[in-house]
Amino acid sequence: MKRDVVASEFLEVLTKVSRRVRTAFNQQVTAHGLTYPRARTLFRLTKKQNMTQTELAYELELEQATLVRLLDRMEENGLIKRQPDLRDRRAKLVALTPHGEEQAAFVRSIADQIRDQIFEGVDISELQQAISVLERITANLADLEDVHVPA
Amino acid sequence: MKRDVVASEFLEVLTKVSRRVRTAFNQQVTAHGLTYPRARTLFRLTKKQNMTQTELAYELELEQATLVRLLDRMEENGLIKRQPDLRDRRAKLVALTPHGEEQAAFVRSIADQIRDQIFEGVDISELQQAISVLERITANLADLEDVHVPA
DNA sequence: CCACATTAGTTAGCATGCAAAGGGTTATTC
DNA sequence: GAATAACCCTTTGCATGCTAACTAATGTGG
Repeated sequence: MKRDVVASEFLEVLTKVSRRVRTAFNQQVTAHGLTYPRARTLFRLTKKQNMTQTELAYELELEQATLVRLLDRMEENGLIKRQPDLRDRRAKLVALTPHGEEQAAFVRSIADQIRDQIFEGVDISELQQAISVLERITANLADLEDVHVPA
Repeated sequence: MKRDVVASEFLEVLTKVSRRVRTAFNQQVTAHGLTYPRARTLFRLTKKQNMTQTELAYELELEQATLVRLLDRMEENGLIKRQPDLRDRRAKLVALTPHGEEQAAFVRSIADQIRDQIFEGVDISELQQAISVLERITANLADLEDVHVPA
C-alpha cells in the first residue's frame, strides 16, 4: 500500500469519525439544549473560569467570531454569563452560571458513558500512539498556516 | 495516565485536527471556488460516476439533505450535473462536467501537496495503526446509533 | 387493482464554522 | 501627548452540517 493512498484513507476516516462523534454526542444531549461545542465550552470553563473570550477561543481552537455566537446562545440558555473585565474595558470575562455548573456535571456523565462505548476494544497504548500521530499532524498544520497562499 | 483522561484528550485532538485540516485545505482552494466537502465529492465522482444522490450521500457519510445543497452549489459552479435516472423517475444520477473533471485534477494536485506536508515525520505504519483505531471507533459509533436515546 | 408503506429528493429551520470588516479601548511611537 | 498601531469583541455573509416535514414515485399486501 502506497503512502499517498494510506494518507488519503487516513484523512477520510478522520473526517468521518469526527462527524460521527459530534453527531452521536448531539443525539444524546440535544434534548437538554446542549450540543458538542457547548459541551466543550462548559468543560473548559469548569477547569478555568473568568477567561477572556480571546483566551477561551484559543483554548477551544475557535475563531473569536465563532465563539461570539456560541456564547450568545449559551448566555440565552442561562449556561454562562459575560462580565466586564475591570482592568480592560474592551474585554469580557466568561463564567459559568449555577445552571451552567449543573449542566456541565450532567454532560460530563454523558460524555463518560459515550467514551466507554466508543473506545471499547481499543488499548490505552493504541490511543496514546494515535494521539501522538494527531499531535504531529497538528504541528505540521500549524507550520502550513504560516506559509501564505501565493496569489 | 488514566484511560478516561487519555480518551478525553484523544477526542479533543481529533476535533482540533479535523477542523485544522478542513481550514488548511479551504485556504488553498477557496480562490478557485472550491471547499473541502466539494473536493471530497469530486474525488468520489472521479472514482464512480452516475451514482444516485442516495448512494453518493452514503459514500460521503452525509445526510441526503446536506448533499442536496452541496450539489446545488457545485451545479451552479458548473462542476457537476444531475441527470434523470431512466429506471426510476424519483432518482437523479450525478456526473462530473468537463470543468468538474479539470477541477478534480487540480484539487488532486493540491491535496497531494498538502498531504506531503501534514504527514511529514509520520511513518506509514503509524498511520495505518491510527487508521485501525479510527475504524474501530467508527464501528463502535455505528453500534451506538442503533441504541435509541431513552426519553 | 388499491391502500399503504417505503424510498428519492427537496425544503425549512437551526447551529456551527470561517473570513472580512467595523467600533471602541488600549498600547506604542514619535 | 497626539497620531498610529494593535487588540477585543461584534456583525455580516457565506458554506456546511443536522433533523423534521413534505412531494413525487415506486413497492407491497390484501
